[in-house]
Amino acid sequence: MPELPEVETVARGLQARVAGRRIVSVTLRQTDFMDDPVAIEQELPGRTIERVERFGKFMLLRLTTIEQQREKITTESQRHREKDGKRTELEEPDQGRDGVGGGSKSNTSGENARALLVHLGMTGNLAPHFAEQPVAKHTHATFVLDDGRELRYIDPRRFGRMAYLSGETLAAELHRFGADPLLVGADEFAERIRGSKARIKALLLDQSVLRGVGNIYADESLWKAKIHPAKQGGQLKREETDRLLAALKNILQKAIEMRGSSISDFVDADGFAGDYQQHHKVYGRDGKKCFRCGAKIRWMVVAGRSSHFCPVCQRAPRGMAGRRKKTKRARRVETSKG
DNA sequence: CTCGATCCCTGGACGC
DNA sequence: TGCGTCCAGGGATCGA
Repeated sequence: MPELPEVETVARGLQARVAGRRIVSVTLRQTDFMDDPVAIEQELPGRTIERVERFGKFMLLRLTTIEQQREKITTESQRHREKDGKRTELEEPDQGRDGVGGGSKSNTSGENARALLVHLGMTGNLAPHFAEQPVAKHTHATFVLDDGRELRYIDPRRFGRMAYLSGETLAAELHRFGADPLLVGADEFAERIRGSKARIKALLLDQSVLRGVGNIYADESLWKAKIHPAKQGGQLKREETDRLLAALKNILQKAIEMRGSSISDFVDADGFAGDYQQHHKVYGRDGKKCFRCGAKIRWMVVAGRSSHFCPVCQRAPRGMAGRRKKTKRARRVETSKG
């Protein structure tokens, strides 16, 4: 399940594999998870993938503008002609402008920015394939590249999202999200957490507070920081938010180093699984012993998500003791009895 | 503002 | 073996 470290892993892989390649054509199959499939079909062909970045749980495939694409083609044909000894003044290199491969700020932001946003959801996979490789079931988008390979988006559950956005629309979309947990400072983090009555687990998962944290890394960082998931953000002391942020950064960085967690079927752009799931301390360990104190790891629903925690290390907030939340299953059992 | 509930979707696990 | 049911998850949305 791709969260920040998994998306970072995929984005790095794609940056290495497909950055600089031009999209020749686009084929879409099921499009119900795309914002505007027609825009994707019409706007992508002819553009070059300049760079692949992670933004929260999104991948951003930065694309050239049509103007830049023209310059690029002109430069290429110019290079060919120079080789042939033919050269015209019309094709003098334009030093003053940001061309492709020139200034890094060329089209990454501002009015001319263009990008394909890809959210992998639960089961999404975006990776280059050789054209002769069989097309997997649930392949919903195929981007043919100028070297003959195909960038394919495969997503059985279609919980992902794909959108082609540009200019102010792109800026507005990115603006909806909170700080990157790897970059946010302790003051800003404390401010965002402590000013809220929502539970800390909900805050960690709220993409408008922090972008990129999902269920696994929320649980793991809360365990490491010894904070109960149901504690209100506003109840946390400054010392606790500091501890939590340090835990979060530490865990996310380690997970990135290990190329993410492969829980169900996550693989990166090269088809490799991650290794971090072997280092999970609480996630998926309900009923097993806490690595720190030996108590049994417990499971409960917090903020609508399954949450794993140590009842001893992560003390329940006041007023919660003895009143366990009923799970869906417990409720169903009750109803069926009555 | 914050909550839970509900929907989306499919494959895998599990029970009978 | 085969069928039904439940469940996972992120995010949007809605009503309380």
